[in-house]
Amino acid sequence: MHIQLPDGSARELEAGASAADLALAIGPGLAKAAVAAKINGQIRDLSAVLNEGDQVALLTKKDEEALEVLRHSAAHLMADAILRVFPKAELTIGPVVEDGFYYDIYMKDGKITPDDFPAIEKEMEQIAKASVPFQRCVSNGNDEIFARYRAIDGGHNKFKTELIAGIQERGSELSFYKHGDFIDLCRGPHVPNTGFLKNVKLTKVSGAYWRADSTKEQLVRVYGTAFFSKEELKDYLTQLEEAKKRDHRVLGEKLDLFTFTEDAPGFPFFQPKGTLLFNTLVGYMRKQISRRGYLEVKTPLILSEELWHKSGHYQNYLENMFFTKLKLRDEHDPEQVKDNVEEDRPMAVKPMNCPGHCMLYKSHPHSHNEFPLRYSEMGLVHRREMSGVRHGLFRVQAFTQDDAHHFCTPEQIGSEVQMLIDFFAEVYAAFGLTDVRIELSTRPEKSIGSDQMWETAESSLKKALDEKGIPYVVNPGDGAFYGPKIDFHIRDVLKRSWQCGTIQLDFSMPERFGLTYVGSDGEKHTPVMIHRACYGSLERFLGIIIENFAGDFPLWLAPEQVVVIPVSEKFNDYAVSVREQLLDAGVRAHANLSDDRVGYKIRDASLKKIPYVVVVGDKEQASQTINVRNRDDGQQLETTVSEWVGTIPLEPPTRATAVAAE
RNA sequence: GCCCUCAUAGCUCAGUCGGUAGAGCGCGUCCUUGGUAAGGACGAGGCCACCGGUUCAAAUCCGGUUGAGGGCUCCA
Repeated sequence: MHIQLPDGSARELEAGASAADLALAIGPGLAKAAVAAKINGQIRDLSAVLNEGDQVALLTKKDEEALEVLRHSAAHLMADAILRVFPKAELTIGPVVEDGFYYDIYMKDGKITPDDFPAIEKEMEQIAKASVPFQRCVSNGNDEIFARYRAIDGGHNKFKTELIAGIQERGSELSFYKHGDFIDLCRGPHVPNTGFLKNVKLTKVSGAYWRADSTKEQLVRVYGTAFFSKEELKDYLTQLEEAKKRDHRVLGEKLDLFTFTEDAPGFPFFQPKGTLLFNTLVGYMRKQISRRGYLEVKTPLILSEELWHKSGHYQNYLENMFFTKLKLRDEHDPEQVKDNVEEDRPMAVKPMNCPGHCMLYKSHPHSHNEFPLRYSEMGLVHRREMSGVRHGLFRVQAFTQDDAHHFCTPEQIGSEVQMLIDFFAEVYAAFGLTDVRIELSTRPEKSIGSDQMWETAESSLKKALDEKGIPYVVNPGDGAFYGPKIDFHIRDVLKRSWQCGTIQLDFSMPERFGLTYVGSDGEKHTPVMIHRACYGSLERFLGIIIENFAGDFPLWLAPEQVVVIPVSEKFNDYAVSVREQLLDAGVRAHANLSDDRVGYKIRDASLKKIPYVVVVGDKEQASQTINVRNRDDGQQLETTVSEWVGTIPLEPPTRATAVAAE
């Protein structure tokens, strides 16, 4: 039998030989190192039997794909161990995820907590030590292997029943993997034996719903990770520790950027430095939008409830909106307060800016000659979030959107969307954000508008993306209730993905609000509305860049750019005058006149991640110069204020410099 | 909303068997006046998140509430 290898060479094997036999034929070293095989592009067990002409690549621990196989096997190992510790547990599914694997387990009465990890890990260790082989078996759903599979966790596991029914409905094969006495429904592949699974660690436990449906049973999800070597496992764990130090909540505290209080959960309070940073983001965006012909507007925070009925938000997001309630003192007893029902016209705090922009649009007649008309607003919106979803600056209950609405003709959609894609790319590049994932989300179940409208909207977004030739993924059913959207997702330091930018097409709100424009034909038409935000939420974006820069902001973003340190009290006056010169040159500078020593002040500036330290003493005062110390490399430079400020990058990167830096 | 974990000084954290609190950093005052990552002394800070229970006695044990952390679900 003729087998093709990846390097172009071929091997002759006897009929019926497996991938493991191939490895052995190539060499004993490879036979030992092989984890799985890629046969004609498909990852299979090493025990898989080969056929004439197969293309075979043997996977060893160096291959990314082999790590997934290892982790999948580790999930089986963990399920086995959990059944040993908790005989009443019922198994469901256990897939591989980005950094490891998990297994969802139904615990009828009882729970699994991190306190149970040592016991489970001990069982896992023992099974790994025994080096039991993983064996694949196929069942007809009514044989011994099937019976043993059902029996392993009590025989009445309804989740297994559901899984099997699903597989049989699809007409797929029922395949199982067994190691020792443990059997699990599984497509495979797996490592040859449990001996590969010595570097496994349980990481966390959480709740999850069966079939990801919150109306269904709550399962216990136990997470773990696995590596081929002890070192890799250790490296991963230290990496995780390092990542936690970059967490924007940790840095927000350390760098004194923002804070939270129990009295306002999910409502960030920005400290002076955080406010500076926030305002720098706003300033940068204002430049971007004015260059692109946007018109900045301001609309009220509170609008009548009626308006939200009209927009459709009330029906769709009632639970997530804040409403006002007027109060009244009792005439005779001022201590008694009751709701002022008579005069209370129901009002709601805006969760979005679009109805406000529609009101502005409506206040004038419009012509196609004004189009595309782009209203923008740094709009503060409030959204009541379910408990358990708030997360630092990433998920708050009040946030500022760099929001805008483009009113245009249907013909202008393509060019508007393409302009936006370029626009957003430029902004993300300016902040050094390279890992941006683009998603196209289509019509959800809960939606308004006609089929035809949705079809047109979805295809025009898709067309714009395709014409740009940028990679994206489609998220079926994930669109807004009024239209499909393109989302820009950025990952945090713990690799969690957050939506930042968004471009949403909307044919229905203009209609609901009766918006019109006069076309070239002299007739009235309904405009198309494009909702868009680039940062998305200023708060969230701020969190993202804090983590991206690990708090070491580039000069133009740094809330404190320079601290001036006199060598001793004698030079305080000179330090103050240097600071003033810097302020005049547009540099955010402070002078540290405390009686601490220079070394201490340098350390302090360094911990605050201030980009430059200027030290002045006898020498500098005499020659009217400054000594500049760079945060990044500690290099010192003897210069004058006027000369130095011309050389430092006080301005954000432009399109050209951002592209060059990439 | 759901599952698990957690809550002690501004911050990071100790606090043993239940006997009403401790460190470092920071902060204040004083001494020190110094050349590139921590000079020294003294001092002020706590209703141990909140509400209830058990107990002679609760930071400590038990319930609940609120908030936070990790996930799930959700995210216009």
